[in-house]
Amino acid sequence: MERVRAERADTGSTGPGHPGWQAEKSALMRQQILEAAIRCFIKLGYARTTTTEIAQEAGVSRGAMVHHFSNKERLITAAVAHLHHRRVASFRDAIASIDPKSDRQTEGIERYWDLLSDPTFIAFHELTFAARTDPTLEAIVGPAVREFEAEWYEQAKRSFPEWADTGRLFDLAMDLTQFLMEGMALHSMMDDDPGRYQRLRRYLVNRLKEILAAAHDPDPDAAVGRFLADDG
Amino acid sequence: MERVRAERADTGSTGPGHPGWQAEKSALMRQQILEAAIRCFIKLGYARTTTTEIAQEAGVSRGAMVHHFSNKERLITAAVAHLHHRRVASFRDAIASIDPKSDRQTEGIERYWDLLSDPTFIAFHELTFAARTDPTLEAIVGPAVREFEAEWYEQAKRSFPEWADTGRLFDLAMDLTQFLMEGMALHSMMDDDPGRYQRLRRYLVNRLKEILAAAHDPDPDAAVGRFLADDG
DNA sequence: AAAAAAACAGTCAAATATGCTTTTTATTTT
DNA sequence: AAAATAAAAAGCATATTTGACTGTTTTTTT
Repeated sequence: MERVRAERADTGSTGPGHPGWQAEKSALMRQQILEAAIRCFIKLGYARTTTTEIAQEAGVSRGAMVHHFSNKERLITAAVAHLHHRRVASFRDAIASIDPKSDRQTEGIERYWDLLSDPTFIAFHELTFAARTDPTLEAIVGPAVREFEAEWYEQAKRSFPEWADTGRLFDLAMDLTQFLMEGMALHSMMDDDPGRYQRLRRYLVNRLKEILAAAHDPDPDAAVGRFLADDG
Repeated sequence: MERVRAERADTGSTGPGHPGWQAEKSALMRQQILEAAIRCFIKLGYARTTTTEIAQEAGVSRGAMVHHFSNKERLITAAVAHLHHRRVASFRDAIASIDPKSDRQTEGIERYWDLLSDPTFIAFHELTFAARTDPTLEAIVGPAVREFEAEWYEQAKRSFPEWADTGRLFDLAMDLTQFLMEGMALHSMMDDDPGRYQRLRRYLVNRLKEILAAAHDPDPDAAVGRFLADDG
Protein backbone atom coordinates (compact mmCIF):
# COMPACT_ATOMS: atom_id res chain seq x y z
CA MET A 1 0.00 0.00 0.00
CA GLU A 2 2.70 2.41 1.05
CA ARG A 3 4.73 1.10 -1.84
CA VAL A 4 2.14 2.10 -4.40
CA ARG A 5 1.77 5.55 -2.90
CA ALA A 6 5.53 6.03 -2.97
CA GLU A 7 5.61 4.97 -6.58
CA ARG A 8 2.82 7.31 -7.39
CA ALA A 9 4.81 10.12 -5.83
CA ASP A 10 8.07 9.09 -7.50
CA THR A 11 7.03 8.58 -11.09
CA GLY A 12 5.91 11.92 -12.32
CA SER A 13 5.65 10.58 -15.85
CA THR A 14 2.66 8.29 -15.47
CA GLY A 15 -0.06 9.97 -13.51
CA PRO A 16 -2.31 7.89 -11.33
CA GLY A 17 -5.55 8.69 -13.06
CA HIS A 18 -5.39 7.96 -16.76
CA PRO A 19 -6.74 4.76 -18.33
CA GLY A 20 -4.22 1.97 -18.82
CA TRP A 21 -2.19 3.12 -15.90
CA GLN A 22 -2.79 -0.07 -14.04
CA ALA A 23 -1.45 -2.13 -16.92
CA GLU A 24 1.71 -0.04 -16.97
CA LYS A 25 2.19 -0.46 -13.28
CA SER A 26 1.62 -4.17 -13.61
CA ALA A 27 4.25 -4.50 -16.33
CA LEU A 28 6.66 -2.50 -14.21
CA MET A 29 6.14 -4.83 -11.29
CA ARG A 30 6.70 -7.86 -13.51
CA GLN A 31 10.01 -6.34 -14.57
CA GLN A 32 11.00 -5.67 -10.99
CA ILE A 33 10.26 -9.25 -10.00
CA LEU A 34 12.21 -10.69 -12.92
CA GLU A 35 15.20 -8.48 -12.17
CA ALA A 36 15.02 -9.60 -8.56
CA ALA A 37 14.99 -13.23 -9.69
CA ILE A 38 18.15 -12.64 -11.71
CA ARG A 39 19.83 -10.98 -8.76
CA CYS A 40 18.94 -14.04 -6.71
CA PHE A 41 20.50 -16.38 -9.27
CA ILE A 42 23.70 -14.37 -8.99
CA LYS A 43 23.66 -14.04 -5.23
CA LEU A 44 22.38 -17.46 -4.18
CA GLY A 45 22.68 -19.66 -7.25
CA TYR A 46 19.74 -21.27 -8.97
CA ALA A 47 19.20 -24.08 -6.49
CA ARG A 48 18.78 -21.87 -3.45
CA THR A 49 16.65 -19.28 -5.21
CA THR A 50 13.21 -19.64 -3.64
CA THR A 51 10.06 -17.80 -4.57
CA THR A 52 10.05 -16.29 -1.11
CA GLU A 53 13.55 -14.99 -1.62
CA ILE A 54 12.69 -13.44 -4.97
CA ALA A 55 9.67 -11.70 -3.49
CA GLN A 56 11.80 -10.31 -0.67
CA GLU A 57 14.52 -9.19 -3.07
CA ALA A 58 11.92 -7.49 -5.25
CA GLY A 59 10.37 -5.86 -2.20
CA VAL A 60 6.90 -7.22 -2.92
CA SER A 61 4.78 -9.60 -0.93
CA ARG A 62 4.67 -13.23 -1.84
CA GLY A 63 1.00 -13.03 -2.62
CA ALA A 64 1.57 -10.12 -4.96
CA MET A 65 4.15 -12.07 -6.83
CA VAL A 66 1.97 -15.13 -7.01
CA HIS A 67 -0.59 -12.93 -8.67
CA HIS A 68 1.84 -12.13 -11.48
CA PHE A 69 3.42 -15.58 -11.74
CA SER A 70 1.07 -18.26 -10.59
CA ASN A 71 3.80 -20.81 -9.92
CA LYS A 72 7.51 -21.13 -9.77
CA GLU A 73 8.03 -22.68 -13.19
CA ARG A 74 6.31 -19.79 -14.94
CA LEU A 75 8.37 -17.32 -12.95
CA ILE A 76 11.61 -19.07 -13.82
CA THR A 77 10.63 -19.35 -17.47
CA ALA A 78 9.88 -15.64 -17.62
CA ALA A 79 13.13 -14.81 -15.81
CA VAL A 80 15.15 -16.90 -18.27
CA ALA A 81 13.48 -15.18 -21.22
CA HIS A 82 14.12 -11.79 -19.64
CA LEU A 83 17.74 -12.65 -19.01
CA HIS A 84 18.13 -13.92 -22.56
CA HIS A 85 16.81 -10.68 -24.01
CA ARG A 86 19.09 -8.63 -21.83
CA ARG A 87 22.02 -10.74 -22.89
CA VAL A 88 21.28 -10.40 -26.58
CA ALA A 89 20.78 -6.66 -26.19
CA SER A 90 24.05 -6.29 -24.27
CA PHE A 91 25.85 -8.24 -26.92
CA ARG A 92 24.46 -6.07 -29.74
CA ASP A 93 25.34 -2.91 -27.87
CA ALA A 94 28.85 -4.18 -27.26
CA ILE A 95 29.37 -5.02 -30.91
CA ALA A 96 27.91 -1.70 -31.99
CA SER A 97 30.20 0.19 -29.62
CA ILE A 98 33.34 -1.02 -31.37
CA ASP A 99 35.14 1.91 -32.92
CA PRO A 100 35.68 1.13 -36.65
CA LYS A 101 38.99 3.00 -36.57
CA SER A 102 40.34 1.04 -33.61
CA ASP A 103 42.06 -2.33 -33.48
CA ARG A 104 38.83 -4.18 -34.07
CA GLN A 105 39.98 -7.66 -33.00
CA THR A 106 41.30 -6.38 -29.69
CA GLU A 107 38.22 -4.27 -29.14
CA GLY A 108 35.97 -7.23 -29.91
CA ILE A 109 37.75 -9.49 -27.46
CA GLU A 110 37.81 -6.86 -24.73
CA ARG A 111 34.12 -6.11 -25.13
CA TYR A 112 33.27 -9.80 -25.05
CA TRP A 113 35.37 -10.18 -21.91
CA ASP A 114 33.39 -7.36 -20.32
CA LEU A 115 30.22 -9.24 -21.11
CA LEU A 116 31.47 -12.52 -19.71
CA SER A 117 32.47 -10.73 -16.51
CA ASP A 118 29.05 -9.14 -16.21
CA PRO A 119 26.65 -10.53 -13.59
CA THR A 120 24.06 -11.04 -16.30
CA PHE A 121 26.31 -13.58 -17.93
CA ILE A 122 27.25 -15.17 -14.64
CA ALA A 123 23.56 -15.69 -14.01
CA PHE A 124 23.26 -17.46 -17.33
CA HIS A 125 26.22 -19.69 -16.56
CA GLU A 126 24.52 -20.55 -13.31
CA LEU A 127 21.35 -21.55 -15.11
CA THR A 128 23.02 -23.58 -17.85
CA PHE A 129 25.08 -25.46 -15.30
CA ALA A 130 22.09 -26.16 -13.09
CA ALA A 131 20.22 -27.35 -16.18
CA ARG A 132 22.73 -30.16 -16.59
CA THR A 133 20.95 -32.23 -13.97
CA ASP A 134 17.49 -30.65 -14.13
CA PRO A 135 15.48 -31.64 -17.21
CA THR A 136 12.73 -29.12 -16.50
CA LEU A 137 15.22 -26.28 -16.36
CA GLU A 138 17.07 -27.66 -19.37
CA ALA A 139 13.86 -27.45 -21.40
CA ILE A 140 13.66 -23.76 -20.52
CA VAL A 141 17.33 -22.78 -20.72
CA GLY A 142 18.49 -25.02 -23.59
CA PRO A 143 16.66 -23.18 -26.37
CA ALA A 144 17.84 -19.82 -25.04
CA VAL A 145 21.45 -21.00 -25.02
CA ARG A 146 21.25 -22.27 -28.59
CA GLU A 147 19.51 -19.10 -29.71
CA PHE A 148 22.21 -16.95 -28.16
CA GLU A 149 24.99 -18.96 -29.72
CA ALA A 150 23.40 -18.62 -33.14
CA GLU A 151 23.01 -14.89 -32.54
CA TRP A 152 26.63 -14.66 -31.41
CA TYR A 153 27.82 -16.44 -34.52
CA GLU A 154 25.71 -14.36 -36.91
CA GLN A 155 26.55 -11.04 -35.29
CA ALA A 156 30.25 -11.84 -35.35
CA LYS A 157 30.07 -12.81 -39.01
CA ARG A 158 28.26 -9.58 -39.87
CA SER A 159 30.44 -7.29 -37.75
CA PHE A 160 33.77 -8.72 -38.84
CA PRO A 161 33.40 -8.85 -42.62
CA GLU A 162 37.13 -9.44 -42.98
CA TRP A 163 36.38 -13.00 -41.80
CA ALA A 164 33.83 -13.61 -44.57
CA ASP A 165 34.64 -16.57 -46.79
CA THR A 166 37.28 -17.89 -44.41
CA GLY A 167 35.17 -21.02 -43.99
CA ARG A 168 36.43 -23.50 -41.46
CA LEU A 169 39.03 -21.06 -40.19
CA PHE A 170 36.26 -18.76 -39.02
CA ASP A 171 34.65 -21.63 -37.13
CA LEU A 172 38.01 -22.46 -35.57
CA ALA A 173 38.53 -18.86 -34.50
CA MET A 174 35.04 -18.67 -33.05
CA ASP A 175 35.40 -21.90 -31.10
CA LEU A 176 38.83 -20.93 -29.84
CA THR A 177 37.52 -17.58 -28.68
CA GLN A 178 34.38 -18.93 -27.11
CA PHE A 179 35.91 -21.82 -25.18
CA LEU A 180 39.04 -20.02 -24.05
CA MET A 181 37.13 -16.95 -22.96
CA GLU A 182 34.46 -18.96 -21.17
CA GLY A 183 37.09 -21.02 -19.41
CA MET A 184 38.86 -17.84 -18.36
CA ALA A 185 35.65 -16.18 -17.21
CA LEU A 186 34.60 -19.12 -15.07
CA HIS A 187 38.01 -19.35 -13.52
CA SER A 188 38.37 -15.65 -12.90
CA MET A 189 35.31 -15.76 -10.68
CA MET A 190 37.37 -17.61 -8.06
CA ASP A 191 40.76 -16.09 -8.67
CA ASP A 192 41.68 -12.44 -8.38
CA ASP A 193 44.62 -12.03 -10.73
CA PRO A 194 43.55 -9.77 -13.62
CA GLY A 195 46.98 -9.78 -15.24
CA ARG A 196 46.79 -13.47 -15.86
CA TYR A 197 43.66 -13.04 -17.97
CA GLN A 198 44.75 -9.89 -19.72
CA ARG A 199 47.89 -11.62 -20.87
CA LEU A 200 45.89 -14.48 -22.34
CA ARG A 201 43.49 -12.13 -24.09
CA ARG A 202 46.42 -10.46 -25.78
CA TYR A 203 47.76 -13.84 -26.81
CA LEU A 204 44.33 -14.79 -28.15
CA VAL A 205 44.03 -11.62 -30.22
CA ASN A 206 47.42 -12.29 -31.75
CA ARG A 207 46.39 -15.83 -32.65
CA LEU A 208 43.16 -14.56 -34.22
CA LYS A 209 45.10 -12.09 -36.34
CA GLU A 210 47.43 -14.89 -37.31
CA ILE A 211 44.56 -17.10 -38.43
CA LEU A 212 43.02 -14.21 -40.33
CA ALA A 213 46.28 -13.46 -42.10
CA ALA A 214 46.65 -17.11 -43.04
CA ALA A 215 43.09 -17.16 -44.36
CA HIS A 216 43.99 -14.41 -46.78
CA ASP A 217 47.08 -16.26 -47.92
CA PRO A 218 47.10 -16.64 -51.72
CA ASP A 219 47.32 -20.41 -51.34
CA PRO A 220 44.17 -21.41 -49.40
CA ASP A 221 45.30 -24.97 -48.77
CA ALA A 222 48.42 -23.75 -47.03
CA ALA A 223 46.35 -21.71 -44.58
CA VAL A 224 43.87 -24.44 -43.79
CA GLY A 225 46.68 -26.92 -43.52
CA ARG A 226 48.62 -24.81 -41.08
CA PHE A 227 45.83 -24.66 -38.53
CA LEU A 228 43.56 -27.58 -39.28
CA ALA A 229 45.86 -30.39 -40.36
CA ASP A 230 47.30 -33.03 -38.09
CA ASP A 231 50.49 -31.10 -37.65
CA GLY A 232 51.92 -27.73 -38.58
CA MET B 1 21.51 -57.38 8.41
CA GLU B 2 21.20 -59.30 5.16
CA ARG B 3 23.67 -56.87 3.71
CA VAL B 4 26.36 -57.74 6.20
CA ARG B 5 25.82 -61.44 5.69
CA ALA B 6 26.07 -61.05 1.93
CA GLU B 7 29.29 -59.09 2.32
CA ARG B 8 30.63 -61.69 4.63
CA ALA B 9 29.94 -64.31 1.98
CA ASP B 10 31.38 -62.19 -0.85
CA THR B 11 34.71 -61.13 0.56
CA GLY B 12 36.61 -64.32 1.01
CA SER B 13 39.73 -62.38 1.93
CA THR B 14 38.67 -61.01 5.29
CA GLY B 15 37.11 -63.72 7.38
CA PRO B 16 34.38 -62.85 9.81
CA GLY B 17 36.10 -63.93 12.98
CA HIS B 18 39.49 -62.32 13.33
CA PRO B 19 40.12 -59.22 15.45
CA GLY B 20 40.02 -55.92 13.67
CA TRP B 21 37.55 -57.21 11.16
CA GLN B 22 34.92 -54.77 12.25
CA ALA B 23 37.24 -51.87 11.62
CA GLU B 24 37.92 -53.08 8.10
CA LYS B 25 34.24 -53.48 7.40
CA SER B 26 33.62 -50.02 8.77
CA ALA B 27 36.23 -48.48 6.48
CA LEU B 28 34.73 -50.31 3.52
CA MET B 29 31.30 -48.95 4.26
CA ARG B 30 32.71 -45.44 4.57
CA GLN B 31 34.19 -45.84 1.11
CA GLN B 32 30.91 -47.09 -0.31
CA ILE B 33 29.04 -44.14 1.14
CA LEU B 34 31.55 -41.62 -0.20
CA GLU B 35 31.47 -43.16 -3.66
CA ALA B 36 27.68 -43.01 -3.54
CA ALA B 37 27.86 -39.34 -2.60
CA ILE B 38 30.05 -38.65 -5.63
CA ARG B 39 27.64 -40.51 -7.91
CA CYS B 40 24.86 -38.34 -6.52
CA PHE B 41 26.81 -35.15 -7.29
CA ILE B 42 27.12 -36.34 -10.86
CA LYS B 43 23.56 -37.55 -11.24
CA LEU B 44 21.66 -34.88 -9.32
CA GLY B 45 24.09 -32.00 -8.88
CA TYR B 46 25.26 -30.78 -5.50
CA ALA B 47 22.15 -28.85 -4.58
CA ARG B 48 19.73 -31.75 -4.93
CA THR B 49 22.03 -34.27 -3.27
CA THR B 50 20.33 -35.05 0.04
CA THR B 51 21.61 -37.31 2.75
CA THR B 52 18.63 -39.60 2.18
CA GLU B 53 19.53 -39.90 -1.48
CA ILE B 54 23.15 -40.78 -0.71
CA ALA B 55 22.08 -43.50 1.72
CA GLN B 56 19.76 -44.98 -0.91
CA GLU B 57 22.43 -44.81 -3.59
CA ALA B 58 24.91 -46.53 -1.29
CA GLY B 59 22.36 -49.19 -0.40
CA VAL B 60 22.62 -48.56 3.33
CA SER B 61 20.07 -47.33 5.77
CA ARG B 62 20.02 -43.71 6.78
CA GLY B 63 20.75 -44.66 10.36
CA ALA B 64 23.80 -46.65 9.35
CA MET B 65 25.12 -43.69 7.44
CA VAL B 66 24.47 -41.32 10.31
CA HIS B 67 26.61 -43.60 12.42
CA HIS B 68 29.56 -43.06 10.09
CA PHE B 69 28.93 -39.37 9.31
CA SER B 70 27.06 -37.68 12.08
CA ASN B 71 25.83 -34.79 9.95
CA LYS B 72 25.70 -33.57 6.40
CA GLU B 73 28.68 -31.22 6.56
CA ARG B 74 31.04 -33.97 7.73
CA LEU B 75 29.79 -36.26 5.01
CA ILE B 76 30.30 -33.63 2.33
CA THR B 77 33.73 -32.76 3.66
CA ALA B 78 34.79 -36.40 3.58
CA ALA B 79 33.34 -36.82 0.07
CA VAL B 80 35.27 -33.81 -1.20
CA ALA B 81 38.49 -35.14 0.27
CA HIS B 82 37.84 -38.56 -1.24
CA LEU B 83 37.11 -37.02 -4.63
CA HIS B 84 40.22 -34.88 -4.40
CA HIS B 85 42.42 -37.91 -3.73
CA ARG B 86 40.87 -39.82 -6.61
CA ARG B 87 41.45 -36.84 -8.87
CA VAL B 88 45.08 -36.48 -7.90
CA ALA B 89 45.62 -40.21 -8.33
CA SER B 90 43.95 -40.18 -11.76
CA PHE B 91 46.11 -37.28 -12.81
CA ARG B 92 49.32 -39.00 -11.71
CA ASP B 93 48.32 -42.20 -13.48
CA ALA B 94 47.53 -40.25 -16.63
CA ILE B 95 50.88 -38.47 -16.60
CA ALA B 96 52.69 -41.71 -15.87
CA SER B 97 50.93 -43.46 -18.75
CA ILE B 98 52.43 -41.12 -21.34
CA ASP B 99 54.72 -43.05 -23.64
CA PRO B 100 58.15 -41.32 -23.66
CA LYS B 101 58.63 -42.27 -27.30
CA SER B 102 55.31 -40.80 -28.43
CA ASP B 103 54.43 -37.22 -29.31
CA ARG B 104 54.42 -36.15 -25.70
CA GLN B 105 52.57 -32.85 -26.10
CA THR B 106 49.70 -34.50 -27.97
CA GLU B 107 49.61 -37.37 -25.52
CA GLY B 108 49.55 -34.99 -22.58
CA ILE B 109 46.66 -33.00 -24.00
CA GLU B 110 44.68 -36.10 -24.91
CA ARG B 111 45.15 -37.64 -21.48
CA TYR B 112 44.12 -34.40 -19.80
CA TRP B 113 41.06 -34.27 -22.03
CA ASP B 114 40.17 -37.79 -20.93
CA LEU B 115 40.37 -36.64 -17.33
CA LEU B 116 38.22 -33.57 -17.91
CA SER B 117 35.59 -35.77 -19.57
CA ASP B 118 35.60 -38.19 -16.65
CA PRO B 119 32.64 -38.12 -14.24
CA THR B 120 35.07 -37.65 -11.38
CA PHE B 121 36.07 -34.31 -12.82
CA ILE B 122 32.51 -33.37 -13.66
CA ALA B 123 31.65 -33.93 -10.02
CA PHE B 124 34.42 -31.57 -9.03
CA HIS B 125 33.22 -28.91 -11.46
CA GLU B 126 29.80 -29.29 -9.91
CA LEU B 127 31.21 -28.69 -6.45
CA THR B 128 33.42 -25.74 -7.36
CA PHE B 129 30.55 -24.07 -9.15
CA ALA B 130 28.13 -24.65 -6.29
CA ALA B 131 30.80 -23.27 -3.95
CA ARG B 132 30.59 -19.91 -5.72
CA THR B 133 27.49 -18.99 -3.74
CA ASP B 134 27.92 -21.27 -0.73
CA PRO B 135 30.59 -20.11 1.72
CA THR B 136 30.44 -23.31 3.75
CA LEU B 137 31.08 -25.42 0.68
CA GLU B 138 33.73 -22.97 -0.54
CA ALA B 139 35.64 -23.47 2.68
CA ILE B 140 35.69 -27.20 1.98
CA VAL B 141 36.25 -27.18 -1.78
CA GLY B 142 38.50 -24.14 -2.14
CA PRO B 143 41.60 -25.65 -0.54
CA ALA B 144 41.19 -28.84 -2.57
CA VAL B 145 40.98 -26.85 -5.79
CA ARG B 146 44.10 -24.87 -4.99
CA GLU B 147 45.94 -28.00 -3.93
CA PHE B 148 45.03 -29.73 -7.17
CA GLU B 149 46.14 -26.77 -9.27
CA ALA B 150 49.47 -26.69 -7.50
CA GLU B 151 49.81 -30.43 -8.04
CA TRP B 152 48.90 -29.98 -11.71
CA TYR B 153 51.48 -27.28 -12.16
CA GLU B 154 54.25 -29.20 -10.39
CA GLN B 155 53.54 -32.49 -12.13
CA ALA B 156 53.51 -30.79 -15.51
CA LYS B 157 56.79 -29.07 -14.78
CA ARG B 158 58.38 -32.36 -13.73
CA SER B 159 56.97 -34.45 -16.56
CA PHE B 160 57.77 -32.01 -19.34
CA PRO B 161 61.39 -31.07 -18.62
CA GLU B 162 61.72 -29.51 -22.07
CA TRP B 163 59.68 -26.63 -20.60
CA ALA B 164 62.10 -26.05 -17.75
CA ASP B 165 63.54 -22.55 -17.65
CA THR B 166 60.99 -21.20 -20.11
CA GLY B 167 59.74 -18.90 -17.37
CA ARG B 168 56.69 -16.86 -18.22
CA LEU B 169 56.14 -18.79 -21.42
CA PHE B 170 55.51 -21.93 -19.38
CA ASP B 171 52.91 -20.10 -17.33
CA LEU B 172 51.30 -18.83 -20.50
CA ALA B 173 51.18 -22.34 -21.96
CA MET B 174 49.72 -23.75 -18.74
CA ASP B 175 47.03 -21.08 -18.52
CA LEU B 176 46.17 -21.43 -22.18
CA THR B 177 45.84 -25.18 -21.80
CA GLN B 178 43.88 -25.06 -18.58
CA PHE B 179 41.35 -22.44 -19.55
CA LEU B 180 40.79 -23.60 -23.10
CA MET B 181 40.44 -27.23 -22.08
CA GLU B 182 38.13 -26.43 -19.18
CA GLY B 183 35.98 -24.25 -21.39
CA MET B 184 35.80 -27.04 -23.94
CA ALA B 185 35.02 -29.66 -21.33
CA LEU B 186 32.19 -27.68 -19.81
CA HIS B 187 30.71 -26.95 -23.20
CA SER B 188 31.05 -30.50 -24.47
CA MET B 189 28.78 -31.68 -21.68
CA MET B 190 25.84 -30.05 -23.47
CA ASP B 191 26.91 -30.46 -27.06
CA ASP B 192 27.57 -33.75 -28.83
CA ASP B 193 30.05 -32.84 -31.56
CA PRO B 194 33.37 -34.54 -30.79
CA GLY B 195 35.04 -33.30 -33.98
CA ARG B 196 34.72 -29.72 -32.86
CA TYR B 197 36.76 -30.42 -29.76
CA GLN B 198 39.28 -32.71 -31.38
CA ARG B 199 40.06 -30.00 -33.92
CA LEU B 200 40.71 -27.48 -31.17
CA ARG B 201 42.92 -29.88 -29.23
CA ARG B 202 45.06 -30.31 -32.34
CA TYR B 203 45.25 -26.56 -32.73
CA LEU B 204 46.21 -26.21 -29.08
CA VAL B 205 49.00 -28.77 -29.35
CA ASN B 206 50.41 -26.93 -32.34
CA ARG B 207 50.37 -23.66 -30.41
CA LEU B 208 52.11 -25.28 -27.47
CA LYS B 209 54.84 -26.60 -29.72
CA GLU B 210 55.15 -23.16 -31.25
CA ILE B 211 55.58 -21.54 -27.85
CA LEU B 212 58.12 -24.18 -26.87
CA ALA B 213 60.10 -23.65 -30.07
CA ALA B 214 60.11 -19.91 -29.47
CA ALA B 215 61.27 -20.44 -25.91
CA HIS B 216 64.33 -22.22 -27.22
CA ASP B 217 65.06 -19.46 -29.67
CA PRO B 218 68.64 -18.18 -29.25
CA ASP B 219 67.32 -14.68 -28.64
CA PRO B 220 65.14 -14.95 -25.53
CA ASP B 221 63.65 -11.48 -25.84
CA ALA B 222 62.35 -12.29 -29.30
CA ALA B 223 60.44 -15.29 -27.99
CA VAL B 224 58.92 -13.53 -25.02
CA GLY B 225 58.10 -10.56 -27.19
CA ARG B 226 56.32 -12.63 -29.77
CA PHE B 227 53.82 -14.07 -27.31
CA LEU B 228 53.73 -11.73 -24.36
CA ALA B 229 54.14 -8.25 -25.83
CA ASP B 230 51.31 -5.96 -26.84
CA ASP B 231 51.48 -7.09 -30.44
CA GLY B 232 53.29 -9.65 -32.50
C1' DA C 1 -22.22 6.41 -7.67
C1' DA C 2 -22.36 1.39 -7.77
C1' DA C 3 -20.78 -2.90 -9.47
C1' DA C 4 -17.13 -5.59 -11.38
C1' DA C 5 -12.44 -6.65 -11.95
C1' DA C 6 -7.71 -6.51 -10.80
C1' DA C 7 -3.90 -6.15 -7.56
C1' DC C 8 -2.20 -7.18 -3.29
C1' DA C 9 -1.31 -9.12 1.55
C1' DG C 10 -1.45 -12.49 5.00
C1' DT C 11 -2.12 -17.16 6.61
C1' DC C 12 -2.23 -22.13 6.39
C1' DA C 13 -1.39 -26.91 5.09
C1' DA C 14 1.20 -30.38 2.55
C1' DA C 15 5.64 -32.04 1.23
C1' DT C 16 10.37 -32.49 1.85
C1' DA C 17 14.95 -32.47 4.18
C1' DT C 18 17.67 -32.80 8.14
C1' DG C 19 19.25 -33.98 12.71
C1' DC C 20 18.36 -36.45 16.88
C1' DT C 21 16.74 -40.28 19.84
C1' DT C 22 15.43 -44.86 20.87
C1' DT C 23 15.45 -49.70 20.08
C1' DT C 24 17.42 -53.77 18.28
C1' DT C 25 21.24 -56.53 16.64
C1' DA C 26 26.04 -57.85 16.32
C1' DT C 27 30.82 -58.05 17.97
C1' DT C 28 34.60 -57.78 21.17
C1' DT C 29 36.59 -58.15 25.67
C1' DT C 30 36.87 -59.88 30.28
C1' DA D 1 29.48 -67.15 29.18
C1' DA D 2 28.45 -62.43 30.53
C1' DA D 3 29.21 -57.70 30.26
C1' DA D 4 30.55 -53.97 27.55
C1' DT D 5 30.96 -51.81 23.29
C1' DA D 6 29.95 -50.86 18.48
C1' DA D 7 26.81 -50.88 14.52
C1' DA D 8 22.48 -50.60 12.29
C1' DA D 9 17.56 -49.62 11.77
C1' DA D 10 13.52 -47.16 12.59
C1' DG D 11 10.94 -43.44 14.05
C1' DC D 12 10.23 -38.68 15.61
C1' DA D 13 10.72 -33.52 15.76
C1' DT D 14 11.97 -29.39 13.57
C1' DA D 15 12.69 -26.28 9.81
C1' DT D 16 12.11 -24.89 5.06
C1' DT D 17 9.69 -24.45 0.88
C1' DT D 18 5.86 -24.38 -1.94
C1' DG D 19 1.15 -23.84 -3.44
C1' DA D 20 -3.50 -22.61 -2.22
C1' DC D 21 -6.99 -20.03 0.10
C1' DT D 22 -9.27 -15.86 2.09
C1' DG D 23 -9.96 -11.15 2.75
C1' DT D 24 -8.89 -6.24 1.68
C1' DT D 25 -7.77 -2.38 -1.07
C1' DT D 26 -7.46 -0.12 -5.45
C1' DT D 27 -8.82 0.62 -10.12
C1' DT D 28 -11.89 0.37 -14.03
C1' DT D 29 -16.33 0.09 -16.14
C1' DT D 30 -21.22 0.80 -16.37
